[in-house]
Amino acid sequence: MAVSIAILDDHQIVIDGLKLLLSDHPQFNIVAEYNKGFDLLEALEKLSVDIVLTDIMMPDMDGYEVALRIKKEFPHVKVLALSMNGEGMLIDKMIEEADVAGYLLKTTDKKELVTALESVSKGDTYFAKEILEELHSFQKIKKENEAIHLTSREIDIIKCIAEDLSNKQIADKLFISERTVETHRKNIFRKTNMHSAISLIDFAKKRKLI
Amino acid sequence: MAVSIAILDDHQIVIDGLKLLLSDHPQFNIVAEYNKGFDLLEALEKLSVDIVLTDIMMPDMDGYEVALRIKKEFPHVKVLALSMNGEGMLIDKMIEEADVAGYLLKTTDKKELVTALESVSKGDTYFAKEILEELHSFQKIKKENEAIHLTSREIDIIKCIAEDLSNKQIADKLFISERTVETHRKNIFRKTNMHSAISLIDFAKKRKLI
DNA sequence: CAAAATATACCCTAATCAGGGTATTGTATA
DNA sequence: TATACAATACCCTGATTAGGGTATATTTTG
Repeated sequence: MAVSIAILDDHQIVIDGLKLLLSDHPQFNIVAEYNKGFDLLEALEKLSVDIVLTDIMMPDMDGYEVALRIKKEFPHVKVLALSMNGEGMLIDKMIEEADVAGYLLKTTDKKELVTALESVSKGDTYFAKEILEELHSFQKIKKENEAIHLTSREIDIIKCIAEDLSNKQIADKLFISERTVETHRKNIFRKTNMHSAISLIDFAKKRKLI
Repeated sequence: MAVSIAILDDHQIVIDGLKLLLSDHPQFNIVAEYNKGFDLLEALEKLSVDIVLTDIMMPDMDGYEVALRIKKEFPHVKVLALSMNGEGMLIDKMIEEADVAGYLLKTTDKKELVTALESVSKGDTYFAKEILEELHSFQKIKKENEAIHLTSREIDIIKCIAEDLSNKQIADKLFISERTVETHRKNIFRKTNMHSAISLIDFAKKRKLI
């Protein structure tokens, strides 16, 4: 009883690499390969697939969207994500929202790939060490963000500051008084412990608020 | 007379993909594969290699440094770069300084890879369309930068502004008067046609001045 | 419903800075 | 050796803003 695998990656080279890595593992049967998320989703209608091995960063439809739609439309299909870089927010979304069964980096080797596929096919999960570390540090930042607790209005103001609008321009844009903008600014600086627009923008970018 | 190829990429999957792509092309003989630039350079001492097929973005020693050292130490070895993204400045440096014989994106296919290898082995060059486009737009920016002609002192000042230093702090850091900093700021704003520190930093980042 | 949080608004002050000058010294370079 | 450019420095003004208050209406939440 071989495990049926479909591969999705916009880079054909990576697909070929995966095929070569798995070529001497007859228990894993690569039944299909796609370069576009849309093609994979269409094919899943007809194809019997146990595991989708998918890239994350792709043009048109990214791995997150693909994983979400697989979860919704083909809930029995398990997703093993395979990403170049471990970008925290994406990992978090993939795991918390799209419920992927595993996550590997492309720096992986045959041993880890096989281990991950075995885990996932058994119904377990497999997450690479680096992924868990990145997830951990992202969730730490997320918690810190929640602790600082900027209101959505304050984030609006931060976005305007990042767009280099003056208090007056922000007031006009949001239909509020310049005094109100000043108050929001004050509260933002107090909460974030920043002391200038430039450091605030740095802070917001690092914390992925904007 | 087969062409001897060495592959360098920190992602084993990519190496395997390349091997699979070239497996039915006996005129290309993959004689070695490495995950670290250092290992490749060491091996080139003893190995007879016609073409090095190398990734660019790698930890420890990047493809640019590898290409430079190949040019210097093994000038008869041709380099074909293979990169995930076409980052302008890197492409420019790889072509202008490290004299690579070709440049492909990892989105390439078998046909293009073979074409590129054939060109390079004949002593010609091969650059992917996207690479040439990226190079072109980078060189356009580079020319624009040269036209704006910020002096190195002005770029120092821009870096300080990006670090969110006040005029007084910049003056102290660079051992000049606050008046001088003001003058530099003025000249920078005039030359770049910007009107605030935030827009200036945006500008400088886009233009890769900082 | 009462308490807490949020968004709104106003006042004041000192610091900073954009933008306008002018000028001197040293260093390329034509 | 002129000429241009770069780096330095000073002066002034008006606009903006960080940072310190206080206050009120509305919305969320316990």
